[in-house]
Amino acid sequence: MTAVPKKSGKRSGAAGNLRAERKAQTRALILQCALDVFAERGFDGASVRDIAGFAGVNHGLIRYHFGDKEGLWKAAVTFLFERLHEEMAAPGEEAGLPPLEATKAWIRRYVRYCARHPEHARIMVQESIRDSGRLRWAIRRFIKPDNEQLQRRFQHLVKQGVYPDIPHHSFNYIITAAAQSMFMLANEMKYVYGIDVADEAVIDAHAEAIIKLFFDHRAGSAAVRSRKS
Amino acid sequence: MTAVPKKSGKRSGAAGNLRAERKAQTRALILQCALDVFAERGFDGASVRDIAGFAGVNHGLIRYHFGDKEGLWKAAVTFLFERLHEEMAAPGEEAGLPPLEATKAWIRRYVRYCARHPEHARIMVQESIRDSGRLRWAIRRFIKPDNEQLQRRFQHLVKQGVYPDIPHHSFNYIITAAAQSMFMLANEMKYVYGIDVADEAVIDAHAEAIIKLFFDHRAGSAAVRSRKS
DNA sequence: CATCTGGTTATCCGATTGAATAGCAGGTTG
DNA sequence: CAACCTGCTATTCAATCGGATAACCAGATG
Repeated sequence: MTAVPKKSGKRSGAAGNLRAERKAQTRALILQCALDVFAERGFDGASVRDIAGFAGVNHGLIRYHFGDKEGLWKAAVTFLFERLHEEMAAPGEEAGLPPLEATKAWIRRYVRYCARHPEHARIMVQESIRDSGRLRWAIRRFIKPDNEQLQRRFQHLVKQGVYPDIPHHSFNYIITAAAQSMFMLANEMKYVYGIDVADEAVIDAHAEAIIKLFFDHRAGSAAVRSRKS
Repeated sequence: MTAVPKKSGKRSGAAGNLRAERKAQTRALILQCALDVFAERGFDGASVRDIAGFAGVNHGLIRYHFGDKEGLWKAAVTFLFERLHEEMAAPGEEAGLPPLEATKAWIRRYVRYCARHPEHARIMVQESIRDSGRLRWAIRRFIKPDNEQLQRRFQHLVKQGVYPDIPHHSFNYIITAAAQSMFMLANEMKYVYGIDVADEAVIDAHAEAIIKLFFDHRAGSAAVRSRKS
Protein backbone atom coordinates (compact mmCIF):
# COMPACT_ATOMS: atom_id res chain seq x y z
CA MET A 1 0.00 0.00 0.00
CA THR A 2 1.80 3.08 -1.25
CA ALA A 3 0.63 6.65 -1.37
CA VAL A 4 -0.11 7.85 -4.86
CA PRO A 5 1.13 11.21 -6.15
CA LYS A 6 -1.77 13.53 -6.81
CA LYS A 7 -2.84 14.70 -10.23
CA SER A 8 0.22 13.54 -12.17
CA GLY A 9 -0.89 13.96 -15.76
CA LYS A 10 -3.86 16.17 -16.37
CA ARG A 11 -3.80 16.21 -20.18
CA SER A 12 -7.18 17.69 -21.03
CA GLY A 13 -8.25 15.80 -24.14
CA ALA A 14 -10.49 18.17 -26.04
CA ALA A 15 -12.45 21.08 -24.67
CA GLY A 16 -15.20 21.16 -22.08
CA ASN A 17 -14.62 17.84 -20.36
CA LEU A 18 -11.48 18.82 -18.47
CA ARG A 19 -13.33 18.92 -15.15
CA ALA A 20 -15.18 15.66 -15.75
CA GLU A 21 -11.91 13.99 -16.68
CA ARG A 22 -10.19 15.06 -13.48
CA LYS A 23 -13.25 14.02 -11.49
CA ALA A 24 -13.15 10.52 -12.98
CA GLN A 25 -9.40 10.34 -12.32
CA THR A 26 -9.87 11.33 -8.69
CA ARG A 27 -12.72 8.88 -8.26
CA ALA A 28 -10.66 6.01 -9.66
CA LEU A 29 -7.68 6.97 -7.50
CA ILE A 30 -9.81 6.96 -4.34
CA LEU A 31 -11.35 3.62 -5.32
CA GLN A 32 -7.96 1.96 -5.77
CA CYS A 33 -6.71 3.24 -2.41
CA ALA A 34 -10.00 2.22 -0.79
CA LEU A 35 -9.59 -1.35 -2.09
CA ASP A 36 -6.12 -1.61 -0.58
CA VAL A 37 -7.05 -0.13 2.78
CA PHE A 38 -10.35 -2.01 3.11
CA ALA A 39 -8.55 -5.24 2.19
CA GLU A 40 -5.85 -4.71 4.78
CA ARG A 41 -7.91 -3.42 7.71
CA GLY A 42 -11.50 -4.46 7.06
CA PHE A 43 -14.48 -2.13 6.88
CA ASP A 44 -14.44 -0.97 10.51
CA GLY A 45 -10.67 -0.94 10.82
CA ALA A 46 -10.23 1.21 7.71
CA SER A 47 -10.70 4.93 8.30
CA VAL A 48 -12.01 7.25 5.64
CA ARG A 49 -9.26 9.64 6.63
CA ASP A 50 -6.55 7.08 5.92
CA ILE A 51 -8.00 6.22 2.53
CA ALA A 52 -8.18 9.90 1.65
CA GLY A 53 -4.64 10.33 2.92
CA PHE A 54 -3.27 7.59 0.67
CA ALA A 55 -5.12 9.11 -2.27
CA GLY A 56 -3.76 12.55 -1.37
CA VAL A 57 -7.17 14.18 -1.07
CA ASN A 58 -9.20 15.68 1.73
CA HIS A 59 -11.36 13.17 3.55
CA GLY A 60 -14.45 15.26 2.99
CA LEU A 61 -14.12 14.59 -0.72
CA ILE A 62 -15.03 10.98 -0.20
CA ARG A 63 -18.38 12.04 1.15
CA TYR A 64 -18.90 14.14 -1.99
CA HIS A 65 -18.07 11.28 -4.36
CA PHE A 66 -19.53 8.29 -2.55
CA GLY A 67 -21.98 9.62 0.02
CA ASP A 68 -20.71 7.72 3.03
CA LYS A 69 -18.24 5.01 4.03
CA GLU A 70 -20.58 2.22 2.98
CA GLY A 71 -21.13 3.85 -0.41
CA LEU A 72 -17.37 3.93 -0.89
CA TRP A 73 -17.11 0.26 0.03
CA LYS A 74 -19.84 -0.76 -2.38
CA ALA A 75 -18.31 1.28 -5.20
CA ALA A 76 -14.92 -0.32 -4.53
CA VAL A 77 -16.35 -3.84 -4.50
CA THR A 78 -18.33 -3.17 -7.67
CA PHE A 79 -15.11 -2.05 -9.36
CA LEU A 80 -13.40 -5.15 -7.98
CA PHE A 81 -15.87 -7.64 -9.45
CA GLU A 82 -16.16 -5.83 -12.78
CA ARG A 83 -12.39 -6.03 -13.12
CA LEU A 84 -12.54 -9.72 -12.13
CA HIS A 85 -15.05 -10.44 -14.88
CA GLU A 86 -12.98 -8.55 -17.44
CA GLU A 87 -9.73 -10.28 -16.54
CA MET A 88 -11.27 -13.74 -16.22
CA ALA A 89 -13.10 -13.61 -19.56
CA ALA A 90 -11.85 -16.64 -21.47
CA PRO A 91 -9.99 -16.07 -24.73
CA GLY A 92 -11.86 -17.60 -27.68
CA GLU A 93 -9.48 -20.49 -28.15
CA GLU A 94 -10.64 -22.06 -24.91
CA ALA A 95 -14.10 -22.88 -26.30
CA GLY A 96 -12.65 -25.61 -28.49
CA LEU A 97 -10.90 -27.45 -25.65
CA PRO A 98 -12.39 -30.55 -24.00
CA PRO A 99 -14.04 -29.66 -20.67
CA LEU A 100 -11.24 -30.93 -18.44
CA GLU A 101 -8.58 -29.02 -20.39
CA ALA A 102 -10.76 -25.92 -20.39
CA THR A 103 -11.05 -26.19 -16.61
CA LYS A 104 -7.29 -26.48 -16.27
CA ALA A 105 -6.89 -23.33 -18.34
CA TRP A 106 -9.48 -21.66 -16.12
CA ILE A 107 -7.49 -22.66 -13.01
CA ARG A 108 -4.29 -21.17 -14.43
CA ARG A 109 -6.09 -17.94 -15.24
CA TYR A 110 -7.71 -17.77 -11.81
CA VAL A 111 -4.49 -18.42 -9.89
CA ARG A 112 -2.78 -15.63 -11.80
CA TYR A 113 -5.70 -13.33 -11.02
CA CYS A 114 -5.43 -14.18 -7.31
CA ALA A 115 -1.72 -13.38 -7.41
CA ARG A 116 -2.26 -10.11 -9.25
CA HIS A 117 -5.10 -8.91 -7.03
CA PRO A 118 -4.77 -10.45 -3.57
CA GLU A 119 -6.97 -7.66 -2.21
CA HIS A 120 -9.98 -9.41 -3.73
CA ALA A 121 -9.83 -12.45 -1.49
CA ARG A 122 -8.78 -10.30 1.45
CA ILE A 123 -11.67 -7.88 1.23
CA MET A 124 -14.27 -10.61 0.77
CA VAL A 125 -12.91 -12.78 3.55
CA GLN A 126 -12.90 -9.84 5.93
CA GLU A 127 -16.49 -9.11 5.09
CA SER A 128 -17.62 -12.71 5.31
CA ILE A 129 -16.15 -13.26 8.74
CA ARG A 130 -18.43 -10.53 10.02
CA ASP A 131 -22.07 -10.99 9.15
CA SER A 132 -22.85 -7.61 7.62
CA GLY A 133 -25.46 -6.29 5.25
CA ARG A 134 -22.56 -5.53 2.93
CA LEU A 135 -21.79 -9.25 2.70
CA ARG A 136 -25.39 -10.05 1.78
CA TRP A 137 -25.33 -7.25 -0.79
CA ALA A 138 -22.16 -8.57 -2.42
CA ILE A 139 -23.40 -12.15 -2.40
CA ARG A 140 -26.71 -11.32 -4.06
CA ARG A 141 -25.09 -9.05 -6.60
CA PHE A 142 -21.82 -10.77 -7.49
CA ILE A 143 -20.91 -13.95 -5.63
CA LYS A 144 -24.05 -15.98 -6.22
CA PRO A 145 -24.11 -15.46 -10.01
CA ASP A 146 -20.40 -16.20 -10.29
CA ASN A 147 -20.84 -19.27 -8.17
CA GLU A 148 -23.65 -20.63 -10.33
CA GLN A 149 -21.33 -20.35 -13.31
CA LEU A 150 -18.67 -22.41 -11.51
CA GLN A 151 -21.32 -24.91 -10.49
CA ARG A 152 -22.34 -25.46 -14.12
CA ARG A 153 -18.72 -26.04 -15.08
CA PHE A 154 -18.32 -28.53 -12.25
CA GLN A 155 -21.54 -30.40 -13.03
CA HIS A 156 -20.48 -30.65 -16.63
CA LEU A 157 -17.26 -32.39 -15.60
CA VAL A 158 -19.11 -34.78 -13.30
CA LYS A 159 -21.73 -35.66 -15.93
CA GLN A 160 -19.01 -36.43 -18.44
CA GLY A 161 -17.61 -38.88 -15.91
CA VAL A 162 -14.35 -37.02 -15.85
CA TYR A 163 -14.54 -35.87 -12.24
CA PRO A 164 -15.58 -37.46 -8.93
CA ASP A 165 -18.97 -36.48 -7.59
CA ILE A 166 -18.48 -34.55 -4.34
CA PRO A 167 -20.81 -31.92 -2.82
CA HIS A 168 -20.60 -28.81 -4.93
CA HIS A 169 -20.19 -26.47 -1.97
CA SER A 170 -17.17 -28.48 -0.85
CA PHE A 171 -15.72 -28.39 -4.35
CA ASN A 172 -16.27 -24.65 -4.56
CA TYR A 173 -14.59 -23.77 -1.28
CA ILE A 174 -11.73 -26.23 -1.77
CA ILE A 175 -10.83 -25.04 -5.24
CA THR A 176 -11.16 -21.30 -4.65
CA ALA A 177 -9.44 -21.42 -1.26
CA ALA A 178 -6.59 -23.45 -2.74
CA ALA A 179 -6.07 -20.82 -5.41
CA GLN A 180 -6.46 -17.74 -3.20
CA SER A 181 -4.93 -18.54 0.16
CA MET A 182 -1.23 -18.40 -0.67
CA PHE A 183 -1.58 -14.90 -2.10
CA MET A 184 -4.10 -13.71 0.43
CA LEU A 185 -1.62 -14.72 3.14
CA ALA A 186 1.44 -13.36 1.34
CA ASN A 187 2.88 -11.99 4.60
CA GLU A 188 2.72 -15.37 6.26
CA MET A 189 4.43 -16.91 3.20
CA LYS A 190 7.16 -14.32 3.49
CA TYR A 191 7.87 -14.99 7.16
CA VAL A 192 7.37 -18.77 7.21
CA TYR A 193 9.02 -19.74 3.92
CA GLY A 194 10.90 -16.60 2.91
CA ILE A 195 9.14 -16.79 -0.45
CA ASP A 196 7.88 -13.77 -2.37
CA VAL A 197 4.53 -14.65 -3.93
CA ALA A 198 5.01 -11.95 -6.57
CA ASP A 199 7.56 -14.28 -8.19
CA GLU A 200 6.16 -15.53 -11.50
CA ALA A 201 7.75 -18.95 -11.03
CA VAL A 202 6.04 -19.39 -7.66
CA ILE A 203 2.68 -18.41 -9.15
CA ASP A 204 2.88 -20.77 -12.11
CA ALA A 205 4.18 -23.61 -9.96
CA HIS A 206 1.25 -23.14 -7.60
CA ALA A 207 -1.23 -23.36 -10.47
CA GLU A 208 0.42 -26.54 -11.70
CA ALA A 209 0.40 -27.98 -8.18
CA ILE A 210 -3.35 -27.42 -7.93
CA ILE A 211 -3.92 -29.00 -11.34
CA LYS A 212 -1.77 -31.96 -10.42
CA LEU A 213 -3.59 -32.52 -7.14
CA PHE A 214 -7.13 -31.93 -8.40
CA PHE A 215 -7.29 -32.70 -12.09
CA ASP A 216 -4.48 -35.06 -13.02
CA HIS A 217 -5.63 -38.08 -11.07
CA ARG A 218 -4.60 -40.61 -13.67
CA ALA A 219 -1.44 -38.79 -14.71
CA GLY A 220 -0.67 -38.13 -11.04
CA SER A 221 -1.16 -41.77 -10.17
CA ALA A 222 0.99 -42.78 -13.10
CA ALA A 223 3.73 -40.47 -11.94
CA VAL A 224 3.45 -42.04 -8.53
CA ARG A 225 3.54 -45.56 -9.95
CA SER A 226 6.67 -44.80 -11.95
CA ARG A 227 8.56 -44.23 -8.71
CA LYS A 228 10.33 -47.07 -6.89
CA SER A 229 7.26 -47.92 -4.74
CA MET B 1 -20.89 -14.64 19.97
CA THR B 2 -23.12 -14.58 23.04
CA ALA B 3 -22.69 -12.72 26.27
CA VAL B 4 -21.80 -14.96 29.18
CA PRO B 5 -23.53 -14.68 32.56
CA LYS B 6 -21.11 -13.54 35.21
CA LYS B 7 -19.89 -15.68 38.05
CA SER B 8 -22.41 -18.52 37.71
CA GLY B 9 -20.99 -21.13 40.03
CA LYS B 10 -18.49 -19.93 42.57
CA ARG B 11 -18.02 -23.20 44.51
CA SER B 12 -15.02 -22.44 46.64
CA GLY B 13 -13.13 -25.73 46.77
CA ALA B 14 -11.24 -25.72 50.01
CA ALA B 15 -10.12 -22.70 51.99
CA GLY B 16 -7.88 -19.82 50.99
CA ASN B 17 -7.97 -20.17 47.22
CA LEU B 18 -11.46 -18.75 46.71
CA ARG B 19 -10.08 -15.52 45.30
CA ALA B 20 -7.52 -17.21 43.07
CA GLU B 21 -10.19 -19.52 41.73
CA ARG B 22 -12.48 -16.66 40.78
CA LYS B 23 -9.56 -14.81 39.25
CA ALA B 24 -8.71 -17.76 37.01
CA GLN B 25 -12.38 -18.11 36.04
CA THR B 26 -12.61 -14.44 35.11
CA ARG B 27 -9.38 -14.63 33.14
CA ALA B 28 -10.58 -17.62 31.14
CA LEU B 29 -13.94 -15.97 30.52
CA ILE B 30 -12.30 -12.83 29.17
CA LEU B 31 -9.97 -14.90 26.98
CA GLN B 32 -12.84 -16.81 25.38
CA CYS B 33 -14.75 -13.61 24.65
CA ALA B 34 -11.58 -11.98 23.33
CA LEU B 35 -11.05 -14.87 20.89
CA ASP B 36 -14.56 -14.44 19.49
CA VAL B 37 -14.39 -10.67 19.18
CA PHE B 38 -10.84 -10.56 17.79
CA ALA B 39 -11.79 -13.26 15.26
CA GLU B 40 -14.85 -11.38 14.09
CA ARG B 41 -13.50 -7.82 13.98
CA GLY B 42 -9.71 -8.09 13.83
CA PHE B 43 -7.29 -6.52 16.29
CA ASP B 44 -8.02 -2.88 15.46
CA GLY B 45 -11.73 -3.41 14.89
CA ALA B 46 -12.21 -5.14 18.24
CA SER B 47 -12.62 -2.80 21.20
CA VAL B 48 -11.51 -3.69 24.68
CA ARG B 49 -14.81 -2.31 25.90
CA ASP B 50 -16.80 -4.70 23.72
CA ILE B 51 -14.78 -7.70 24.88
CA ALA B 52 -15.27 -6.68 28.50
CA GLY B 53 -18.97 -6.14 27.79
CA PHE B 54 -19.41 -9.67 26.41
CA ALA B 55 -17.55 -11.05 29.42
CA GLY B 56 -19.72 -8.96 31.74
CA VAL B 57 -16.80 -7.20 33.41
CA ASN B 58 -15.52 -3.66 33.58
CA HIS B 59 -13.16 -2.84 30.74
CA GLY B 60 -10.53 -1.65 33.15
CA LEU B 61 -10.22 -5.19 34.40
CA ILE B 62 -8.63 -6.26 31.14
CA ARG B 63 -5.79 -3.86 31.76
CA TYR B 64 -5.34 -5.40 35.19
CA HIS B 65 -5.21 -8.97 33.88
CA PHE B 66 -3.39 -8.54 30.57
CA GLY B 67 -1.63 -5.19 30.70
CA ASP B 68 -2.83 -3.78 27.41
CA LYS B 69 -4.77 -4.75 24.30
CA GLU B 70 -1.79 -6.48 22.71
CA GLY B 71 -1.18 -8.48 25.87
CA LEU B 72 -4.77 -9.65 25.75
CA TRP B 73 -4.37 -10.67 22.09
CA LYS B 74 -1.20 -12.64 22.76
CA ALA B 75 -2.77 -14.41 25.75
CA ALA B 76 -5.80 -15.31 23.63
CA VAL B 77 -3.68 -16.64 20.76
CA THR B 78 -1.51 -18.62 23.16
CA PHE B 79 -4.65 -20.22 24.58
CA LEU B 80 -5.84 -20.87 21.01
CA PHE B 81 -2.74 -22.78 19.92
CA GLU B 82 -2.43 -24.72 23.17
CA ARG B 83 -6.01 -25.89 22.71
CA LEU B 84 -5.20 -26.77 19.07
CA HIS B 85 -2.28 -28.93 20.14
CA GLU B 86 -4.38 -30.66 22.78
CA GLU B 87 -7.27 -31.40 20.45
CA MET B 88 -5.09 -32.43 17.51
CA ALA B 89 -2.95 -34.84 19.52
CA ALA B 90 -3.30 -38.16 17.74
CA PRO B 91 -4.81 -41.07 19.65
CA GLY B 92 -2.33 -43.93 20.05
CA GLU B 93 -3.99 -46.21 17.51
CA GLU B 94 -2.92 -43.93 14.66
CA ALA B 95 0.77 -44.79 15.08
CA GLY B 96 0.20 -48.26 13.66
CA LEU B 97 -1.46 -47.06 10.43
CA PRO B 98 0.41 -46.82 7.11
CA PRO B 99 1.43 -43.21 6.40
CA LEU B 100 -1.31 -42.47 3.87
CA GLU B 101 -4.04 -43.80 6.18
CA ALA B 102 -2.54 -41.88 9.09
CA THR B 103 -2.68 -38.72 7.00
CA LYS B 104 -6.32 -39.33 6.13
CA ALA B 105 -7.09 -39.70 9.81
CA TRP B 106 -5.20 -36.48 10.44
CA ILE B 107 -7.32 -34.71 7.78
CA ARG B 108 -10.55 -35.88 9.39
CA ARG B 109 -9.37 -34.68 12.78
CA TYR B 110 -8.25 -31.31 11.40
CA VAL B 111 -11.48 -30.67 9.49
CA ARG B 112 -13.48 -31.34 12.64
CA TYR B 113 -11.22 -28.98 14.57
CA CYS B 114 -11.76 -26.25 11.96
CA ALA B 115 -15.52 -26.73 12.23
CA ARG B 116 -15.44 -26.68 16.03
CA HIS B 117 -13.22 -23.60 16.30
CA PRO B 118 -13.63 -21.43 13.19
CA GLU B 119 -12.26 -18.50 15.17
CA HIS B 120 -8.78 -19.99 14.81
CA ALA B 121 -8.57 -19.54 11.05
CA ARG B 122 -10.40 -16.23 11.29
CA ILE B 123 -8.08 -14.67 13.84
CA MET B 124 -4.91 -15.80 12.05
CA VAL B 125 -6.12 -14.75 8.61
CA GLN B 126 -7.06 -11.31 9.92
CA GLU B 127 -3.63 -10.93 11.43
CA SER B 128 -1.79 -12.21 8.38
CA ILE B 129 -3.51 -9.85 5.98
CA ARG B 130 -2.04 -6.98 7.96
CA ASP B 131 1.68 -7.18 8.45
CA SER B 132 1.91 -6.70 12.19
CA GLY B 133 4.45 -7.55 14.85
CA ARG B 134 1.77 -9.78 16.32
CA LEU B 135 1.84 -11.90 13.14
CA ARG B 136 5.60 -12.31 13.36
CA TRP B 137 5.28 -13.19 17.03
CA ALA B 138 2.68 -15.88 16.35
CA ILE B 139 4.64 -17.30 13.42
CA ARG B 140 7.88 -17.64 15.35
CA ARG B 141 6.14 -19.06 18.39
CA PHE B 142 3.45 -21.34 16.97
CA ILE B 143 3.00 -21.44 13.21
CA LYS B 144 6.54 -22.26 12.13
CA PRO B 145 6.96 -25.23 14.49
CA ASP B 146 3.54 -26.61 13.55
CA ASN B 147 4.36 -26.15 9.90
CA GLU B 148 7.62 -28.07 10.15
CA GLN B 149 5.68 -30.96 11.60
CA LEU B 150 3.30 -30.95 8.61
CA GLN B 151 6.28 -30.72 6.27
CA ARG B 152 7.82 -33.86 7.75
CA ARG B 153 4.54 -35.74 7.28
CA PHE B 154 4.33 -34.57 3.66
CA GLN B 155 7.94 -35.45 2.84
CA HIS B 156 7.39 -38.87 4.32
CA LEU B 157 4.50 -39.48 1.89
CA VAL B 158 6.50 -38.25 -1.08
CA LYS B 159 9.54 -40.37 -0.22
CA GLN B 160 7.37 -43.45 0.05
CA GLY B 161 6.21 -42.74 -3.50
CA VAL B 162 2.64 -42.49 -2.31
CA TYR B 163 2.15 -38.84 -3.11
CA PRO B 164 3.10 -36.52 -6.01
CA ASP B 165 6.02 -34.19 -5.42
CA ILE B 166 4.76 -30.61 -5.42
CA PRO B 167 6.30 -27.58 -3.66
CA HIS B 168 5.72 -27.95 0.06
CA HIS B 169 4.47 -24.42 0.53
CA SER B 170 1.83 -25.04 -2.14
CA PHE B 171 0.82 -28.29 -0.47
CA ASN B 172 0.60 -26.59 2.90
CA TYR B 173 -1.63 -23.71 1.80
CA ILE B 174 -3.82 -25.90 -0.40
CA ILE B 175 -4.52 -28.50 2.26
CA THR B 176 -5.05 -26.15 5.21
CA ALA B 177 -7.12 -23.68 3.21
CA ALA B 178 -9.26 -26.48 1.84
CA ALA B 179 -9.99 -27.64 5.39
CA GLN B 180 -10.53 -24.21 6.95
CA SER B 181 -12.26 -22.03 4.40
CA MET B 182 -15.77 -23.45 4.49
CA PHE B 183 -15.99 -22.96 8.24
CA MET B 184 -14.10 -19.69 8.31
CA LEU B 185 -16.64 -18.38 5.77
CA ALA B 186 -19.67 -19.92 7.47
CA ASN B 187 -21.74 -16.80 6.82
CA GLU B 188 -21.08 -16.94 3.11
CA MET B 189 -22.04 -20.63 3.10
CA LYS B 190 -25.27 -19.74 4.86
CA TYR B 191 -26.28 -17.08 2.35
CA VAL B 192 -24.99 -18.71 -0.84
CA TYR B 193 -25.99 -22.33 -0.23
CA GLY B 194 -28.35 -22.10 2.74
CA ILE B 195 -26.19 -24.69 4.47
CA ASP B 196 -25.35 -24.65 8.18
CA VAL B 197 -21.74 -25.69 8.63
CA ALA B 198 -22.45 -26.75 12.20
CA ASP B 199 -24.23 -29.78 10.71
CA GLU B 200 -22.21 -32.91 11.48
CA ALA B 201 -23.11 -34.45 8.13
CA VAL B 202 -21.76 -31.42 6.26
CA ILE B 203 -18.52 -31.53 8.25
CA ASP B 204 -17.86 -35.22 7.70
CA ALA B 205 -18.81 -34.99 4.02
CA HIS B 206 -16.34 -32.14 3.59
CA ALA B 207 -13.54 -34.18 5.15
CA GLU B 208 -14.33 -37.09 2.84
CA ALA B 209 -14.45 -34.75 -0.17
CA ILE B 210 -10.95 -33.49 0.65
CA ILE B 211 -9.66 -37.03 1.07
CA LYS B 212 -11.26 -38.10 -2.20
CA LEU B 213 -9.76 -35.17 -4.11
CA PHE B 214 -6.30 -35.23 -2.54
CA PHE B 215 -5.56 -38.73 -1.35
CA ASP B 216 -7.71 -41.20 -3.23
CA HIS B 217 -6.32 -40.71 -6.71
CA ARG B 218 -6.58 -44.33 -7.77
CA ALA B 219 -9.86 -45.00 -5.99
CA GLY B 220 -11.21 -41.73 -7.32
CA SER B 221 -10.26 -42.58 -10.87
CA ALA B 222 -11.79 -46.02 -10.47
CA ALA B 223 -15.02 -44.47 -9.26
CA VAL B 224 -14.97 -42.26 -12.30
CA ARG B 225 -14.28 -45.17 -14.63
CA SER B 226 -17.22 -47.14 -13.25
CA ARG B 227 -19.58 -44.48 -14.61
CA LYS B 228 -21.03 -44.68 -18.12
CA SER B 229 -18.19 -42.61 -19.67
C1' DC C 1 -15.83 39.87 -19.27
C1' DA C 2 -19.13 38.55 -15.58
C1' DT C 3 -21.59 34.96 -13.56
C1' DC C 4 -22.37 30.46 -12.16
C1' DT C 5 -21.42 25.66 -11.21
C1' DG C 6 -19.18 21.89 -9.17
C1' DG C 7 -14.94 19.58 -7.47
C1' DT C 8 -12.29 20.30 -3.45
C1' DT C 9 -10.60 21.94 1.14
C1' DA C 10 -10.95 23.53 5.98
C1' DT C 11 -13.17 23.08 10.05
C1' DC C 12 -16.36 21.59 13.51
C1' DC C 13 -19.21 18.08 16.03
C1' DG C 14 -20.63 14.18 19.00
C1' DA C 15 -19.30 9.46 19.72
C1' DT C 16 -15.99 6.04 20.65
C1' DT C 17 -11.45 4.43 21.36
C1' DG C 18 -7.13 2.69 24.41
C1' DA C 19 -5.12 3.94 28.31
C1' DA C 20 -4.52 5.77 33.01
C1' DT C 21 -5.78 6.72 37.85
C1' DA C 22 -8.26 6.65 42.10
C1' DG C 23 -11.17 4.25 44.98
C1' DC C 24 -13.99 0.47 46.75
C1' DA C 25 -15.32 -3.99 48.93
C1' DG C 26 -14.69 -8.26 50.47
C1' DG C 27 -11.60 -12.32 51.05
C1' DT C 28 -7.26 -13.23 53.52
C1' DT C 29 -4.07 -13.29 57.21
C1' DG C 30 -1.73 -12.48 61.61
C1' DC D 1 -11.20 -8.94 65.18
C1' DA D 2 -8.57 -5.70 62.70
C1' DA D 3 -5.33 -4.31 59.31
C1' DC D 4 -4.31 -5.40 54.76
C1' DC D 5 -3.98 -7.05 50.20
C1' DT D 6 -6.23 -7.71 45.71
C1' DG D 7 -9.56 -8.36 42.27
C1' DC D 8 -12.56 -5.20 40.41
C1' DT D 9 -15.29 -0.73 39.29
C1' DA D 10 -15.95 4.17 38.25
C1' DT D 11 -14.26 8.00 36.11
C1' DT D 12 -11.23 10.83 33.42
C1' DC D 13 -8.15 11.92 29.40
C1' DA D 14 -6.29 12.83 24.84
C1' DA D 15 -6.69 10.93 20.29
C1' DT D 16 -9.29 9.52 16.48
C1' DC D 17 -13.40 8.23 14.30
C1' DG D 18 -17.53 9.17 10.64
C1' DG D 19 -20.23 12.61 9.33
C1' DA D 20 -21.79 17.49 8.40
C1' DT D 21 -21.32 22.36 6.93
C1' DA D 22 -19.40 26.36 4.96
C1' DA D 23 -16.02 28.51 2.32
C1' DC D 24 -13.23 28.39 -1.81
C1' DC D 25 -11.77 28.71 -6.50
C1' DA D 26 -10.75 26.95 -11.15
C1' DG D 27 -13.17 26.12 -15.20
C1' DA D 28 -17.57 26.05 -17.76
C1' DT D 29 -21.15 29.16 -19.60
C1' DG D 30 -23.47 33.05 -21.62
